[in-house]
Amino acid sequence: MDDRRFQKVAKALADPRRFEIFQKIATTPADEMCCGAICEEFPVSQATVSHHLKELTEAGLLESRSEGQFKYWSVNAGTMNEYIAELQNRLQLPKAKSRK
Amino acid sequence: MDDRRFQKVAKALADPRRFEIFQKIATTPADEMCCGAICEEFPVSQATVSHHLKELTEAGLLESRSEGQFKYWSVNAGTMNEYIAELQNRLQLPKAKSRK
DNA sequence: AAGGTGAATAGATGTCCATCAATATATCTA
DNA sequence: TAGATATATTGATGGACATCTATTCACCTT
Repeated sequence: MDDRRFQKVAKALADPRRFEIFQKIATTPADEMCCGAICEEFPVSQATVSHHLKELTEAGLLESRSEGQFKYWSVNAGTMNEYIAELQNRLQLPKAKSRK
Repeated sequence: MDDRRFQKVAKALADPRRFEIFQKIATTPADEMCCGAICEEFPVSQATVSHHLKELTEAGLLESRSEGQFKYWSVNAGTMNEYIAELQNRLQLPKAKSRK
């Protein structure tokens, strides 16, 4: 993972509302959500949600598929795993036992 | 890890210069660095370095010990591991194979 | 074709914060 | 005690960005 991507992911995760949106998509049973459904979950405008989805996508954390008028967003888990691995590598963290 | 701490860590890692400083401390052979030594590594003022050290400390990512005029900073690896575990938990990431 | 709905974009605004120079504080040394 | 060195703090500033409203774009339905 190159520097630019690494920093984009870090920034994308750093805004509280944006992380909440990401987490909501990550944990929704259907594994994907459309913009409208996300808007219902948070007290922010549709424009703001759309902006956050764009940032998360540019960071490689989200993917989308279009279906008619709708656009469905889902998590790209690979990027998150790469980011975590990159953190561990760059900081030379001894591999920690995973906690339950 | 509570929400406040989680967000503080995310923000602390999101600034490129601040992460570089953190990484430098994390990977220095002596496991600790003083402010002056860090200043020599980066083209920023001593005030800025001191500011970043404060932010990283408030996030729980750094610890320090004083020795005379000097203050030595080192990484609190526990916080980083907790942060990573928290990411995996909150996003329900399937445990990925660790890469070499 | 026309109206309706979902999402993206444009432009404006207020806030946060990285950065700096200057100063203060603390410790050491002569 | 006086100067020197190391770090912290203060106050100011410029830029980044989260957020909004308004508008545009895309697709659907009748």
